[in-house]
Amino acid sequence: MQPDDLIMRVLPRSFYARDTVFVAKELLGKILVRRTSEGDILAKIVEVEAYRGNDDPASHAYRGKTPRNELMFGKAGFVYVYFIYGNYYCLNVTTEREGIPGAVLIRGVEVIDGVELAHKNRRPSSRVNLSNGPGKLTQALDITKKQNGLDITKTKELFISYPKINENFDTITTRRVGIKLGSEKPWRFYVKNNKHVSKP
DNA sequence: ACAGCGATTGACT
DNA sequence: GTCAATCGCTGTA
Repeated sequence: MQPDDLIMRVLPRSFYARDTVFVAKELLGKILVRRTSEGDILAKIVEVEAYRGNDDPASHAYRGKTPRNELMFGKAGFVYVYFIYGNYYCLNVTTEREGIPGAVLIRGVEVIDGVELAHKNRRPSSRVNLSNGPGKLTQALDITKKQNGLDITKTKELFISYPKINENFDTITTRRVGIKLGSEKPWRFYVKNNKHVSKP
């Protein structure tokens, strides 16, 4: 890490407190930072999905507030981690104004610093298998339920910042992956031609 | 109290 | 391409 890398412009709460689908798209290209006692991992967000409320049958928030999904109904800019298939954690960030449910699922990242630590955390079969999926990237970045409920605009252990240099990229829009109801909605976005996307 | 299942992954044909 | 693993959450009772 160069000293310059420590000066990062963290996304403010106002970034997240907007329409979930818009926020999802805007998160592409931003830098997810994981800071642990073992070291830091920096990863570019390359694939996301938007999940909303009662207009979205695929969303955890579709049937109203429950103990698991209550963060989706709270303030924007909080970490929502859920456990799935008895094995994996999925990382989301909450969106919309307080009281309106919404979250963005991070489905793929490109690790740009701390690659060695990320490999140690997950031990992938290959470099491309390190973080090209929602369950994979949480393993690589050591994200579990312990991070559930963190304020992603304030915590030092997990936050998202603007990239130092904005690179141009094309955004591909598709249907969301792995759901039944609501699969017709075009709410998945990824960086065109990036290798660290779960499904092209 | 409990049956059913999931915003996934890895192993295998 | 198919399919099992695995367990916390949710809906129903």
